[in-house]
Amino acid sequence: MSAVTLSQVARQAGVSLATASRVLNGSDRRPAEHIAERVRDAAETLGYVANAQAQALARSTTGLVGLVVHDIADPYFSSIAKGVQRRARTDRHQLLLAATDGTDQLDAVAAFAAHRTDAIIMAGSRRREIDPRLLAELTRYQKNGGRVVTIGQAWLEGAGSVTIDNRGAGADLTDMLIGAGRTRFAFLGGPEELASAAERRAGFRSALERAGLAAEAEVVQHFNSQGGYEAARELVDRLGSDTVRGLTAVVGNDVMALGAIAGFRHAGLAVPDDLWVAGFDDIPNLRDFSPGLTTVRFPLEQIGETAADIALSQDEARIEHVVGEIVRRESA
Amino acid sequence: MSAVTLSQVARQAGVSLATASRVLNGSDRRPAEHIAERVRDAAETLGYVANAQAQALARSTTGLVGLVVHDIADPYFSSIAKGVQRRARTDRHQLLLAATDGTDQLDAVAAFAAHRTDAIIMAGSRRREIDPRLLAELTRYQKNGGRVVTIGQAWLEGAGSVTIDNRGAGADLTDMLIGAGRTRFAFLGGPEELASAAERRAGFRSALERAGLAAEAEVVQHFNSQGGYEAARELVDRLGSDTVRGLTAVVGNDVMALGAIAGFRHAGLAVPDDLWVAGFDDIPNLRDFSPGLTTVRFPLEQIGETAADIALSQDEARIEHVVGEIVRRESA
DNA sequence: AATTTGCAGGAAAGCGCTTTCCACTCTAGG
DNA sequence: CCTAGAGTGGAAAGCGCTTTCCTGCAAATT
Repeated sequence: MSAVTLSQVARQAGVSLATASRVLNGSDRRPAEHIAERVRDAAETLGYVANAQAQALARSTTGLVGLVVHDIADPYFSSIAKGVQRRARTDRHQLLLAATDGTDQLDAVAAFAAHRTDAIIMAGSRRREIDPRLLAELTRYQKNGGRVVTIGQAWLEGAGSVTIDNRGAGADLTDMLIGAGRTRFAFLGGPEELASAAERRAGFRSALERAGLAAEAEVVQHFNSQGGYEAARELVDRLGSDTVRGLTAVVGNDVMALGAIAGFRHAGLAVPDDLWVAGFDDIPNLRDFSPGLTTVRFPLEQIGETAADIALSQDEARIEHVVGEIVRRESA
Repeated sequence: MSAVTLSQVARQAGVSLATASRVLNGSDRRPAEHIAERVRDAAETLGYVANAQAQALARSTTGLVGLVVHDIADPYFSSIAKGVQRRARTDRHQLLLAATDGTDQLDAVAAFAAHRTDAIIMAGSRRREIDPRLLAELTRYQKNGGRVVTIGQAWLEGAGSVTIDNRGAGADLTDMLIGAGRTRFAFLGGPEELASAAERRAGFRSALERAGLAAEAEVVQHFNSQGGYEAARELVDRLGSDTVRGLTAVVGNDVMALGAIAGFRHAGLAVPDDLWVAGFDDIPNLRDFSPGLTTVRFPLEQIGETAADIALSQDEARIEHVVGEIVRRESA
């Protein structure tokens, strides 16, 4: 990675390093136009590309923002990533992406800290119990002047956040379904140690309780499509096909819900003819599904944009709250 | 972004900068264990995090790999990104991601070049006519020692590549369908200036020609779900519902195909009862769809991994060829 | 015992920039 | 006509590391 350096450009243009820097890489001091032109010409003919690493070192700011997700192939996260990327670009920032599979968030954060990203956005579903080492790492990062933004809940002191009303979403969705006359419910969800999963379920439960109802089953599975599929099969196994008929399955997220619908289908149960299914998030690929999935929409791309906006803003770390919006379709 | 520096650690440990560096940040020279321990202790208590920018400058290698995609929210690209990320991590490399919306690939490459990424992987669907400035930028990048890997076709001299047999996929899929007795075909595809779209279509045409058949229609739309939807509607508008019945629609990619199925459904046509649809790629979210989409599978994550592998390898730039595999499901 | 060898840690020279001073010229003001 | 002030370009000091030498010492060799 050797390349043309600024001093080569300066020499070619017959000016000092300082002048060349001022002309090429922005400064409040603008050298005289006839000089500037010489420098630009030299840069052009030599093919100069500023070394961002060196600039970062000298300026002590990198123009990098780090995004930590669970799984970039999950539409939930890739939608958020799209929003983050878009916002970052308008600030001429580059996106450093880490997909952690949920385990090695610590490594990812450490790497970002090492790269001195200007901000870190944590979109990976937070665990109920946060790894104290992760907390320590992030806190140190903040102490050194880095900005942290968490998506989901505001679980880090001093960090910005886009909080997502998971509990409310769970409750509202369930209320709506109860209002539509449903009385028999099951919940298919992700592992309890994921905060978002737990909260959605808590909302579900509270709505049921308020209506004097109780869930006929709650099953826990992986937070992905395969998990949804398994969850549906498990439900049928446990309750029997006949009992499952007429049930309203509230499923932890859309990705799982789609898997669950497939699972029910393979068990010979059709949605919405035999039972109903509703999800959360309104991921973009829902648009092609039939039956249309009833869900609680969260504007994922926009959430990403907002997170990036908070991350890149110079002001104090903001916290923005996002409330879901029920989207009623055919599935429930 | 001020933080503990190596010289602070060195001072605290009572050793020289050189020694501290050797202990902490890897070197072929291992200082004595009792010294190393002192250094590690000092680093630990001070909370030292190496500055990757400074290391990059000194080592002239950044541990960064850049990935350029069209749209990170498209499952095709996010699957590839997942593979790239996985492979990059095993080499302790970080992923710099740029989503270009197809237009500003040049900006992305320039930014990566500025950040001195060790490699650039171009996964953005290549245009038929490559912007000469993009070519120049990439060539310069290569000249400076950067490795470029293109996904799709090997369109850059000296670059590595994971080439995808789009033409073969188009032909094989069509051959298979002809072999299954289909005679009436339509092609719904992306814009002709996208190389992959053009090649798939070319394969489709040649297979038809070989069988003495001709497409009843070819429609061009955006290379996304919405485009697929529109394409289906357009086809029905142009040919009329009755003519569309019994057609086999080969669709440029899975994302479009799913959109097309939705489009047909909204036009009152069911797949596979009224007509058939087949796609390309075997994107992961296909697993939840019903009817199962017949498609040509390309192992997207693995393609990403291979691309990263070529990118990070020290040897000469390899070119790996990937041939699709037909996956027959209910839709065609 | 005298020499070589081998290896340790340290000094210092970069890596490619930005930015603070500094010396200088030119204009405006008295 | 002299001086303060404004503005210009340049020298040089970092930014935080890595790595090449260099020096010094102990062990190995004759």
